[in-house]
Amino acid sequence: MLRCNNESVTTTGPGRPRKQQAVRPGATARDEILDAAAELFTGQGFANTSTRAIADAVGIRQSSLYHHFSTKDEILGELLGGTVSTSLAFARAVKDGAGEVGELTPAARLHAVVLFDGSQLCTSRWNLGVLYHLPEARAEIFQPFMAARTELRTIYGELGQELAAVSSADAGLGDTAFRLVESLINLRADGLISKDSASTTADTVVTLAGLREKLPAVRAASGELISRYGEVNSRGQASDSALAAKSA
Amino acid sequence: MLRCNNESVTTTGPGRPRKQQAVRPGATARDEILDAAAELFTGQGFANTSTRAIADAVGIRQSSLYHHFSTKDEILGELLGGTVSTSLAFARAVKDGAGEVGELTPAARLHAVVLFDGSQLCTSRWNLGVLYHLPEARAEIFQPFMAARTELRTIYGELGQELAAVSSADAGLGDTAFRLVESLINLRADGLISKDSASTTADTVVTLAGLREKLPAVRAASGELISRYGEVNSRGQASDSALAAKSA
DNA sequence: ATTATCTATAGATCTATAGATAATGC
DNA sequence: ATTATCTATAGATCTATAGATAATGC
Repeated sequence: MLRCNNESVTTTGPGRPRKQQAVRPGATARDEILDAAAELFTGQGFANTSTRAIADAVGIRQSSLYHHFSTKDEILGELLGGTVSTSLAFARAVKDGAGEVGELTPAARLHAVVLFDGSQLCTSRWNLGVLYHLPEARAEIFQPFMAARTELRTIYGELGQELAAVSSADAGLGDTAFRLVESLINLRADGLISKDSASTTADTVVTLAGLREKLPAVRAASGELISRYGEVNSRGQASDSALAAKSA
Repeated sequence: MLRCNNESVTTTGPGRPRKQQAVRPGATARDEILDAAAELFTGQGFANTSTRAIADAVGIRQSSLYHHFSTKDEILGELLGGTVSTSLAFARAVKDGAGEVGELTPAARLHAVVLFDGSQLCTSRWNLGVLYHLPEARAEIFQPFMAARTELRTIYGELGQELAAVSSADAGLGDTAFRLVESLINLRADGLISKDSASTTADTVVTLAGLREKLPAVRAASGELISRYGEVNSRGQASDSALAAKSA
């Protein structure tokens, strides 16, 4: 396993030192800014968060932000991009993966995607899913991000149809699953997430397909898929969620 | 049926006349402002909508808004208040109503509430449900509104437990139903609402309870409840939705 | 020389208030 | 007199830029 250098770097590096010392997690100033922005954007919205507030939360001056990002929009874009990519990569892998688990494969696939995606939404450091709902996210500039989200929705739909073909579910199952997963964002915003919200959501989808009594087997096959496709990713962000999902 | 005077009043009334003539629906200037604000707040968010933009959409000067509302927050409060109240009133009526339909009553009750509430969200002139997701709605001032929404969620939970007691559903059915209904807001924001989104959502909930084969009877009993409790309301706003729901 | 910070500020908002004006109706 | 609009503006932001300053590393 690749291991990136994470031990708190107190060697100051080039550039003028900060007056105030930072308390934010993050290897680089850029990461600190993204973390602060994530907290503030998800908590108060984009338009209500001034660049000054972000800078204060990081411990730098407002104008210093512009050394790392050229506009406030760019910060939001960075955060938006990070959210879907992991789940989309997993969903693609599951969809394209060879199906060898047998009769329950379609159920296990949808279960796995719901569980993985749902766990991401429930356990990420900040409730980044709410960024989808920000009116600013609809802007033209964020089109690539929205397209990724649409692709994820499409995969849900396809997996749902696969499953409907071999169960009592109707063809809209995948869309319903997508809706249920997204509603985890609202639950979390309302402080109503419990440890197993993601896994009960995945189970609900299986119930909808009329496969409730086969749930143990489906869960097992789903866990198999998650450990197969859910480990590797671009920034190591998902691995934790994947592990959490497996232990649940 | 009480009939309020709605024919377009061109008799100018007291007060200085507007320079620009309004094209906004609404009996009074106040209603025009609320309609414009609803469009703009749901489309671009609260913080991104200036009082000037609202005034422009109405055809008055920015400062003239303050003759009708003392702050911008007050406009949002008015809109928020209007959204839940109708569905909450219906849900209360259904919950407290005498159960005479027989064995399927619990299923019909939950079905009716989902269908009524969902139809409201799908067919209202503007997608007012997105106001829930605005970060500004979490402010202290809007506590009464959020409490109403919490009460509605609680009734969903209770109806779900009623139903779970006489079906194969688990105790969380009501919460799942609430989540599915709220996801209609997102569907609508993404332009994915179809004519029967609300009714298929209600059917999905019945399926989750394992009563899929009894769906026709449940639908009939649900329609009965809607025509009994869904007609009368404070401002006539729901009647249309109730009718739409019945015809579906 | 390069990098990352700083101070200072221009220019563009945006909300809410003060007070004038033009209608109606008693 | 009352009502609903208007003009004008104060005071508070907020984003992004210009240019100075203090560290590192070649």
